[in-house]
Amino acid sequence: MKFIKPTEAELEILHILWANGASSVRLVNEKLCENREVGYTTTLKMMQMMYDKGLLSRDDSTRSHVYEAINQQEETQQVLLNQFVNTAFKGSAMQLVMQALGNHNATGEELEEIKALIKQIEGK
Amino acid sequence: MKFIKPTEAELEILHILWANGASSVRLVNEKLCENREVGYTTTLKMMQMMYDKGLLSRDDSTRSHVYEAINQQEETQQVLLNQFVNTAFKGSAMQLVMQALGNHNATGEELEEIKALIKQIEGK
DNA sequence: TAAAAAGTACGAAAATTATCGTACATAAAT
DNA sequence: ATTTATGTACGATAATTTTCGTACTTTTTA
Repeated sequence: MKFIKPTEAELEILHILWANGASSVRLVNEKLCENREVGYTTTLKMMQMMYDKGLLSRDDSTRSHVYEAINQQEETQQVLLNQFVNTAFKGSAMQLVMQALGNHNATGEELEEIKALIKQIEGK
Repeated sequence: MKFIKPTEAELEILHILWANGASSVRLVNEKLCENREVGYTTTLKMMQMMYDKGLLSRDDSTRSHVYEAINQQEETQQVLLNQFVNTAFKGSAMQLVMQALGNHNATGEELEEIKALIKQIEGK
């Protein structure tokens, strides 16, 4: 099964759907407008295209159609991450990890979490 | 100073220049063609645009101009990483680290390196 | 030295992505 | 029952990114 890579604008919509679950175009548009001005029909068209692409599913049994992300957040992020690692870091995921760790001041708690994960990986 | 975000095609060229240092269009084009067919003038135009944008510097004292990346690989990657964290991971760098760590089987050596970095961060 | 090779400049087409206007249908409200 | 609000569909435009053809110039080489 082929995975369709969402564009940046599409990703914005996906985040809203992941956070809120199945939603109408109206709701998604309102959330989008919290950040920047977006015409209603723009959002509608975007979501229709995402439906055509296979990024969203749709329930059109009610007048106001209800859309939902087909792929879960984690798997989508995994694909995007792989792609990003390849284009921006030439495949070196560890280099990416090092830079992300080094420059995004993590809290002590987060560091503990990461250490736990490392321990788990080493344990295998 | 404003940082210009390179597009994906531009990033490909930047990687070649980072790896090989200052280079002619011909050389860059040859490297590009190792992966996929790219016309010479396509590469030329790309690099000229990157020069105009301020991504590359150029020595045109010789007939065959020599281009070089203006920004170092690390700082460019840092900017791209920040952007990517924001769009794909909604700003959660740690979530990204966890996913990258979990899914890109690291070697023991790499894990040691990361642990050292964590220790260093904690030390501050 | 004339032809071929290798270079730059640049306009423009092609492809992709994002935005919106307009037409039309249905539901709600007055 | 009209008017107003809310919804979908969809063509068209704008913006961005990628690709290349053509014109012209300078070296190289046969």
